[in-house]
Amino acid sequence: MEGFCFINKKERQEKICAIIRTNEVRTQKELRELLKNQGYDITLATISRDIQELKVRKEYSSNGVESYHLPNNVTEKSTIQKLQQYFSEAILSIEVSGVFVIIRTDPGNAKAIGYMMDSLEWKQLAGVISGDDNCLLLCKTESEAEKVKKKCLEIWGRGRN
Amino acid sequence: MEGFCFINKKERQEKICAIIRTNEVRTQKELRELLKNQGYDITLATISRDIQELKVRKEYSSNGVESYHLPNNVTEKSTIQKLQQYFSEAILSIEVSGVFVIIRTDPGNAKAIGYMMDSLEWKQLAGVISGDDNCLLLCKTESEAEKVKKKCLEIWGRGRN
DNA sequence: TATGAATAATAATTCAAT
DNA sequence: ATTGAATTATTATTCATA
Repeated sequence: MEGFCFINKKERQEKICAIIRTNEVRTQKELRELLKNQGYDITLATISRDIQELKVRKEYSSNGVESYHLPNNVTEKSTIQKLQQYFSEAILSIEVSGVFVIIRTDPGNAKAIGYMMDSLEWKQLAGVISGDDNCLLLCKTESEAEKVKKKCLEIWGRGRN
Repeated sequence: MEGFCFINKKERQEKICAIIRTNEVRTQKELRELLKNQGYDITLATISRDIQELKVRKEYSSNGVESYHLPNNVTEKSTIQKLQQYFSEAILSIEVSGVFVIIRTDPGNAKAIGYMMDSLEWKQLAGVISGDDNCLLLCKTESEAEKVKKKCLEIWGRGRN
């Protein structure tokens, strides 16, 4: 009678993920407040259960603050999106040379991009070396290198939309 | 008057780390019991504070059970030991070719070794590429490659003792 | 500063209802 | 099966003491 929004379990858990992704949520009570702000009045009992089902856990952020974080397998879902973001902001060129694909980046950005490329686990990628301003993607054959370049260009293109 | 063992903070925290490393500790109360078994009677208040200082956190183990885990930087202390173990069990040869050091391994072992090599953060190592049965360590100069080979051989030698 | 006892805060569970 | 209210369990903090 009092709440404005009805919500089922699936939706609710998605909301919770979204909130955790974008806020530094330190307690379940805090999470409850944030949900309430969006019109969802949910008891702490339910939130506690959702937290467990989603395998959300408290971790230390880089700033040392302890807050709830999504488990890695959920975070990974957005790797492509992060990559698009990075590509659009930091990539200067993508070129092929033999079995290598060379990605030139703004200084300091290559390691992060290399790390994400690696985490994509593309089967064509035998290995990734990252320096300060470039990544070397090693493929087993030249045609695979061409394919990897193409896939990278696609992500790059999408990121710039 | 009642306890058998006196212990200072540093010792106590080391004990706690050791226990957490080797047991599936699910609560601080459980940890307290384990400490008591070893003759250390410590209040939960102190344990709670130690847990925080050590940045020990609850995480999910591979079996899905939630238990206390040491932070990564502490775990890393034993990287060299793990590497020695791996080296002694899985490495076939270590050779230099120009700016590359090539480590041949038993099939399937190169990725893990490469990952650990990378985590050593040796300043001579510009990058690591791992396939299925070999790692390519990229150095900036040939003399650095020689140095890296030497350091690897030392670890290998130690591991085989 | 380090600690324990008491307390407060936080989170998980039980139990009842749907 | 899902949920909330009440309860219990767990963890963090306060306050006093050394």
